[in-house]
Amino acid sequence: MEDASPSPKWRRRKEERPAEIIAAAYAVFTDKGFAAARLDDIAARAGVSKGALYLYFETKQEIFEAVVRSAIAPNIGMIRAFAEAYDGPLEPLLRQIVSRVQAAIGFHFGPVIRMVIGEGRIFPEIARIWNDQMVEPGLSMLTGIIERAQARGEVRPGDPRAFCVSLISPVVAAVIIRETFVPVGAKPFDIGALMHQHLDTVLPGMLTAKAA
Amino acid sequence: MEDASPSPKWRRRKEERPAEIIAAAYAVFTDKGFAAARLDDIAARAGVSKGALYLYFETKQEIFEAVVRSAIAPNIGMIRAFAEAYDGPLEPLLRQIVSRVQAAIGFHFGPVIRMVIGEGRIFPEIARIWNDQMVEPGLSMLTGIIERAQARGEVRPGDPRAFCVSLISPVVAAVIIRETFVPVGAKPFDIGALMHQHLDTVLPGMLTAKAA
Amino acid sequence: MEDASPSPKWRRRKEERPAEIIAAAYAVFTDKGFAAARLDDIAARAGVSKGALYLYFETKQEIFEAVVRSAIAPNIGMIRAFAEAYDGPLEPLLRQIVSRVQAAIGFHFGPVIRMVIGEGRIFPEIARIWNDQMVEPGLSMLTGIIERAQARGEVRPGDPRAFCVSLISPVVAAVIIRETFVPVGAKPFDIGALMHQHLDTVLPGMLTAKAA
Amino acid sequence: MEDASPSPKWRRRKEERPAEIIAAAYAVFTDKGFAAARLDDIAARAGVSKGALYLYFETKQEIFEAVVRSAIAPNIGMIRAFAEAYDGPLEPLLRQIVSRVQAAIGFHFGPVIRMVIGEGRIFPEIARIWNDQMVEPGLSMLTGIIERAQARGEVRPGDPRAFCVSLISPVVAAVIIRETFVPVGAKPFDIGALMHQHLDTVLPGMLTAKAA
DNA sequence: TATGAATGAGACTTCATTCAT
DNA sequence: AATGAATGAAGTCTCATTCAT
Repeated sequence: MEDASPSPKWRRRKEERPAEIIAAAYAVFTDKGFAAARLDDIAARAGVSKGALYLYFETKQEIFEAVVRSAIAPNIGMIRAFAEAYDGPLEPLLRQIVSRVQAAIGFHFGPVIRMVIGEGRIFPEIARIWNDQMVEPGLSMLTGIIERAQARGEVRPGDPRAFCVSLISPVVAAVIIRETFVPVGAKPFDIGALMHQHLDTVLPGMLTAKAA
Repeated sequence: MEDASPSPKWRRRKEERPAEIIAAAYAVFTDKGFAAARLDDIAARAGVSKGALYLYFETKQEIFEAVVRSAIAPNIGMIRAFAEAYDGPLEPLLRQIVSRVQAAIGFHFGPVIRMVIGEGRIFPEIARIWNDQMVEPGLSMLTGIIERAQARGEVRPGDPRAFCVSLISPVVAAVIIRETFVPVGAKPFDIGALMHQHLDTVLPGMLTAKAA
Repeated sequence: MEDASPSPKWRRRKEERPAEIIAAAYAVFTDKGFAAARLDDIAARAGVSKGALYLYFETKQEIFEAVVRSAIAPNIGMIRAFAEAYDGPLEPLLRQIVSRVQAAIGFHFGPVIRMVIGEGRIFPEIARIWNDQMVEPGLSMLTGIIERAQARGEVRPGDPRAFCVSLISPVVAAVIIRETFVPVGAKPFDIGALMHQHLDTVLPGMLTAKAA
Repeated sequence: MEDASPSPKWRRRKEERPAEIIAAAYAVFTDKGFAAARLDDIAARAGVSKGALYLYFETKQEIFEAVVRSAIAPNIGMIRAFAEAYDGPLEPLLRQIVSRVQAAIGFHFGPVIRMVIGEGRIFPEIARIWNDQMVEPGLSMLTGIIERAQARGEVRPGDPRAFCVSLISPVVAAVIIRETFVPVGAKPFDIGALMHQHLDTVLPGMLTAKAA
């Protein structure tokens, strides 16, 4: 009977492993930060041996970078889509962008941003990737939309990049508060309501009469 | 007779040591982050032996906390001053507050904020201190000002805390960009100009006609 | 019908595998030494999987021993042939023996000798095999020839084993220099010319007038 | 009473440590070879903690190199002395040189030579050091002596470097046999007697009538 | 027979902390 | 008060060997 269900010690899962490892590493890295994260923990959480990590990644740092990249990939498409945005009325477009950013930040994103900020100094590669793939494209996309709107006379004169920051920065601030200070007692924000009021406050100062 | 001059020209005061160590630790911690910072480096930079650090601090973490606290102290007073702010015209007051925040962030502050965000998860004590002494008091102070202005009819209805975020968050975003992404190639912001335009954009949406 | 031709042009014979593995292992072991040689490399070079090595050998050490043995086999016969040497004139016989030793050292032998010297301490089995199958038989054979010549009055009195060393050792020294020091800049020897002059130098002191 | 002889956990021995570590490392490396030697063993044998090794050496390899160098240092002087040798009768000089080489090989030297041969391929630096500091200077010195003797007509014509090898190589061969094959059952040589007979055999073929 | 994914023990190296001096 | 040599625990990474496929 002992051979009825042999229950092998391990199973070959070449295809799934990397994603499983990244998921485990995401949990450990966001919880502990790069240095304090132990490969033992990542391996255990991924259900593999420590050695197995090295079948798929060369170093701890490479795992870390894979985690950061994994948070980027699903959002690149979103940015592209907006970059080629329709040229309909501006306000609803801006509101939609902001609400998407806010949604993205919801699950996976926030902790990764905290990591990028925290470890970006020691791992400039991480900061560079994030900048090149998220910050820069995002800002360019939004800047482009605003510039075109200015050309059409729907947005007041002014530095378009600064307008971007005026629009988006509350999301950044709210995420930082949520990720860093709420766990130690800060009163949480309702980011949705916050952004709603923010747009009501800021859009009148940005848009011309014509836009309305 | 090599000891002819019994008193060396300039003898280090033990009272000054902690400050010297904190200054050295500030440099190393902001450069490397907590984990990658080595006490050897801190000691060398402070011009003392490694053992001497333990005459003034119990652990590495305690030095780290001292560094973070040292960035708080000089700003607490500023917050207090504004908290008891005069009840003159609102706009200049807000502009002044924003410009002070922005100035504070200039030198010492930015790197420490990055550290707090980066290490706050592993060292909740750090996050708690920063929240209790900076974030919370700052927000309360500003919220108070806005609430009183609303009571006087100078600020439109709306969540005062959300108005705070609308006002202040670009400084936060700009600092993060400066500290994290500019070193890897992001185009720097002129934070002064950014905030100037931001206030021009946001204040019309916040203030009532009466305020003007 | 991609399988139209049922028998591949050339199918590897399992009988050939061990030899292929040994050849690959020879290359890797002589290049890296026992410890630094990786089974991955040996397998790759042999064109088989890592697991396949274990179908033919039990352990890494066993592969290593097979390599060392493989350098012995082809030379045992030569030793035997000389051991039963004709009893013609001594000098040409000695010259021939020396030139054979020198030839043997040419290709396969030198690197293996270096390995035996280098790893013999950790793997006494290796040293023992080499001693029992090469050194001892070789010395015995040569000693026997010299003893018989002494009995005939063709070689001066003296320890026959010492005479062997006097005759053969330059080959050893030259191989060590070639294998160890020439790669880092030592001037190479022409071993043939060296041995020629050596025999001219040493034989007069060994042989009696009668031998000539 | 417990404080009567406190018997401290450790003692400061900055000066002596490196030599102690090298001595311990010599024993372990010559016993096990580079790869199989464990820093744990070296530290234990040196009576220090593993971490202490790193106060004096940067890496395992550096310790290894220090061991090799430590075998060189005391012999460089000897080589120099002979290089500036008196120009008295040749034979006693050569006999003295050979006997010195043989003596040097006695204690410390033999095992190190085996290591250099064994590990020289992976650590070319080791081979280079040994070649540049021992082999090359030694050969040059001896070659010089022989060339001058040839100029005086005391040594027959012939490649002086080949004469060196004829003279010295039995020492090399004997050491290899002693270090590698005697431990597994080879009959040991009396190196002194061997060299005595060797010189009697080889010198007649080297020296001219005039030299005698 | 053959593969190569997976294991797991073990080694080097680092560094906060201690303690003899 | 001050030093810096010494400790020792811990973590990353390697690789011979095993075993599911």
